[in-house]
Amino acid sequence: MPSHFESQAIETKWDEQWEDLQIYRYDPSRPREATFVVDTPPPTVSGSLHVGHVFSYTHTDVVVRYKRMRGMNIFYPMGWDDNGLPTERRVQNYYNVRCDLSRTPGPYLSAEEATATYKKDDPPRIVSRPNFIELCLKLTQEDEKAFKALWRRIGLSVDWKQEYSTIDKHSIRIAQQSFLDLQQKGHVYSVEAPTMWDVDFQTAVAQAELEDRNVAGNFHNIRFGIQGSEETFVIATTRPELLPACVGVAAHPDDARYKHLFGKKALTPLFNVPVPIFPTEVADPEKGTGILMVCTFGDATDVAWWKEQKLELRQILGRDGRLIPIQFGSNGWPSQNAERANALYTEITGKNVKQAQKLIVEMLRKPENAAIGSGSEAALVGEPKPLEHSVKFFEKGDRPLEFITTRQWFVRLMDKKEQLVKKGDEITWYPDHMRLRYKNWTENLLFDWCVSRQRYFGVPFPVWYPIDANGVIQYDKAITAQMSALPVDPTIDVPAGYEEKQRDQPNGFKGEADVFDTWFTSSMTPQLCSNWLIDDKRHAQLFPMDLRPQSHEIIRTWAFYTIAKAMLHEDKIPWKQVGISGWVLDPDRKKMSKSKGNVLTPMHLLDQYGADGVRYWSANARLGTDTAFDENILKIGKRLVTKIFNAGKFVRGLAGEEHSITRELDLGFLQRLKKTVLRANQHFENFDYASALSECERFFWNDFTDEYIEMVKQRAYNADDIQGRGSALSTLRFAMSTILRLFAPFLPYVTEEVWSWSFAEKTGEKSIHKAPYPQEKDFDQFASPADEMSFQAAANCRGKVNQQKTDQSKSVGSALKSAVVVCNEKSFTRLTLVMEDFKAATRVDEIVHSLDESIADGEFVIKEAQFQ
RNA sequence: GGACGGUUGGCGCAGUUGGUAGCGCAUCACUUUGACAUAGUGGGGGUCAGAGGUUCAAAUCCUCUACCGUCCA
Repeated sequence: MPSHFESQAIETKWDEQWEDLQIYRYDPSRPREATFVVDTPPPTVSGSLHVGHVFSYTHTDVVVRYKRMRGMNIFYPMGWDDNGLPTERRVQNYYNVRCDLSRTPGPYLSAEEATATYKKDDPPRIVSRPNFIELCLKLTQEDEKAFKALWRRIGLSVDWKQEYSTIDKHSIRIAQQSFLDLQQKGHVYSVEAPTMWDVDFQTAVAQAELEDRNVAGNFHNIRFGIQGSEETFVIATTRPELLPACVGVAAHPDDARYKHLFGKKALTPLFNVPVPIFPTEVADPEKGTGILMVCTFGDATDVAWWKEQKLELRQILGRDGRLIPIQFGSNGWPSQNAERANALYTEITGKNVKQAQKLIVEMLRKPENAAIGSGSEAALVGEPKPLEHSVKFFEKGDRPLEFITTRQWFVRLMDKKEQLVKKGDEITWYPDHMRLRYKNWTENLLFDWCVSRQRYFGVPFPVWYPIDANGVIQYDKAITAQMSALPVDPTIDVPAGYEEKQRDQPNGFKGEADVFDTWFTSSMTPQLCSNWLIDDKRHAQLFPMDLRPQSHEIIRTWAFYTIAKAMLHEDKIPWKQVGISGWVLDPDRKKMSKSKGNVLTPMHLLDQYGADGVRYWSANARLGTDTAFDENILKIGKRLVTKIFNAGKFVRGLAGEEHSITRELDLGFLQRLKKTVLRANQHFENFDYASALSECERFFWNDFTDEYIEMVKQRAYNADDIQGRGSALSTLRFAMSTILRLFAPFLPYVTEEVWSWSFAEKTGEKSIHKAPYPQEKDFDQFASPADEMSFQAAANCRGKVNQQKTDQSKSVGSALKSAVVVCNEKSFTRLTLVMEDFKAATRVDEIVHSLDESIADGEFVIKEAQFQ
């Protein structure tokens, strides 16, 4: 028997054995009712390992281990979410490469080749899309290894046979099936329309990926003219650089200052473009000057007015965020002084938004650039006024989003908000208030789900477009793949009825080059696991799942999209329950983030406190609660592990025959253990593993090691009292076995280790993790104690004796000739039931009772303690 | 601006259906007792953010205020 608990060696040993024994395998032959199905969050592997990972995944594992011990057949898979921007970014930096869509597939570019010439100043090496994807796959496989090692170290009881990645062939197939199914049901459409666009990543983004940020800006007051009039007015804008894209001017319909202008045409300064002036309820007369310009496109309201008023489309921003060349005086670009307009515009062509704004403001300062007929003063009125305003960003982006007109695929959700909220209500949320976040988000949806991304490392659309005889792409006649042909890559595969040589040719076809939003695939994790539309039997066995564990910041993405997909495909909920883990905050209660540099990695904690210690820390936090990182909790966890190990050693070291449990102290103690078992189970059924843990911990530390072991010790060693010792041994062994199993979901390593010393053989359960979780009925075999409170009475009275010893600076082990116990009749009767053990434990030879009915039940006073 | 969560001894937390506060850490004193000094024993320390209300009785229900945090505009 080892003398110390060597966590690292023991962790390695059991991790290997568990895998060998295959105790975490899902058994498809068992019925659905006996199966517990978990929709494990596939971590984004290109991120770094984080204590937050360990934290939330442990929450799930604790629940899973409980369910497994309750005899459930467990489906607990692990996926890797590897496609998408984080990986692309990481690959770009790691290998110093950039993807170029136009490059044809070349020979494989090895990591060595890509990095061999890497120096900071080197320009990035341009690689083809297939080669870029190769690199992404290569790197993510490395990352997955690191994650898997962590998961195994922390003891996640995952069935590694159910491993998947969101970019493997199977996942691509399921995601493409999803698209085809949505298309058949009429839930997707493609349209060329203003879309939120990140100019750095050059891709469309969805509402769920937006982030409002407060940024500094300036209010510019700019004087406009009026066509055929000397009258002028002043608009206020934060985006003067969009002046060339101005398509209208608007004010509140009741605004007396501007009422008479509705229906007339305004003239923009610099470019002298006539634009309609129209009324709109949305304009706030209090804000700025009360009248504003509408551009292509300053923000979402501009888009709304553009649609509603059927305004012109004057796109000046290109996909890279720079101003594209345009020709005033040409079709769609009217100007009353095209020559000057073009001269001015040429100066800002090719500039980015910031540069253009600076130049435009300079131009507006010059009186000669004012709108025709608006006098001889400069169009810029006063100086720009600094302000802080909220601007929409892509959550991973660095520059504000722009609305740019592009062709994108959308999933129609705006007409289904009510049904979506209903689905959310059908799911049980832990804690319940997280449901409100879902509801809140769903009710406030503004746009359909844009699922196209102009990226590379993602799942391709199973779509081609015909090209007519004139070489025009027929976007409205999309050719979709056959279900049976999936997965397909339209940039490589050829649609039915065409040949490869017709690619990008008149009368031929064009493959869709965009990929899905990563969430389009991630929202299918239940179906990825259940082999939806591939294996009906398995799907019926696993879908809907039982539990979705996740954190709260992705309720609007992962939870929302998964619920939406399950509804659109099968009008079902994807899981019955959602458990939301909180965040690990830094010790100052701030969110951990790379930019703040306060992110903790878990490996050194595992080395220092052991996997069980780290798991203890995790399991201490209840669902939904954010937890500030506190190393103290890890210490406590490690202490608990040591204590369990030592208690195990004690019980194992006792020799002798077991006998039936007859002694009052033993029966009273078991009564308390029974209550603990009952409560632990109740807490677990509510996913309140933290309360279950503290219940078990309290019992183990107080009732078992501090009280029961101390009081039964002498009898357990006493070879002269065969019956009494036998009763003690039976109790100790039963209790130890029960306690180990109570803790097993939390502390899988130490409990397995102690279990293996004798209980594995005794029970025939090779692993504690397949042994039954303790139940109330396990106690039916025992008689009830003569008095429910006898154990407690002995413990209380022993405390009073200890107090005497402490007061006199005696050791707890010091002996007394005699002591007077003052208490009421009832209390003394209780104490009498366990008197022998009490005297042995306190080492008092003679106890004299002094009756005092004024003392409350269960209370004791010790007098006249005579030390030997 | 809207919604949600929180505010309990120095720190971290628990307090089920309302009945005059618990736990761990830390702290102080004591003790090497045949599992454990990575331990044991005992002690000190809070009236539950503030105000008002309901009630015989509120940390626990209601209202308002303050502060912290998160989500959404």
